[in-house]
Amino acid sequence: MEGVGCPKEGQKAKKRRALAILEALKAAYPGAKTELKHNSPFQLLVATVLSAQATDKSVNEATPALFARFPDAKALAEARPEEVEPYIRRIGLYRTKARNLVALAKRLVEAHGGEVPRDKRALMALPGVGWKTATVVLGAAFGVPGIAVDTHVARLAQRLCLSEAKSPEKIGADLERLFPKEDWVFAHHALVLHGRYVCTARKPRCPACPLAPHCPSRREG
DNA sequence: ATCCCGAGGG
DNA sequence: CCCTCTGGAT
Repeated sequence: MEGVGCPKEGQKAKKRRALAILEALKAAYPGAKTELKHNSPFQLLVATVLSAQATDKSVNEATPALFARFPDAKALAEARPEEVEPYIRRIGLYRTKARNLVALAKRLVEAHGGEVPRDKRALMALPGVGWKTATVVLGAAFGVPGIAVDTHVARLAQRLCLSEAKSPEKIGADLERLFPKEDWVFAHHALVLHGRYVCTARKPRCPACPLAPHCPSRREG
């Protein structure tokens, strides 16, 4: 599938193909945005941290009760990790995430007035927040342009032969070179949705894929 | 490279 | 059973 290597293609043709893919994504996923439930940048940050190696569905089943008990950074900062664990146990990686979230909330209160900083380095300095989570929160909460690369975006970039890089940061840089800046945040969300529902890891639904005409890895069935 | 980790799909 | 899920820290 994606391991067979991409056909040789000039940069110009590749960029044209990327723009065709972008148009198809706009048609298929108009107004694509995060599916994580949240009512504030803080809640989006928490939900995004929880979403690491977990499904959005499982996160959305846990966060309503979690946010009812700990609605903001101040409330979460005063909790102990063991108090948080029961709310997120079913998500997986729950001990690490509970510990990170409490430490994260403390740092928000102590260093950022309880608010989510709009700065990538400040976000990445928070426990449990790496490049991907920081890029997602900046884009979804504050409209800062950027293409975060998660498992879905990485897989699709490879299958679509839009990047042959391996690290998320390099894949993101490749995609940002191919798409107009004003479409970066949309492209991220649309690629995630497409990866989740159509171009799945195990059994991609190529016959139903609107990107198939532009995809070197497409298969019949 | 390895660990963290539960739940759902195939 | 094995693989995957909007990764991050060590």
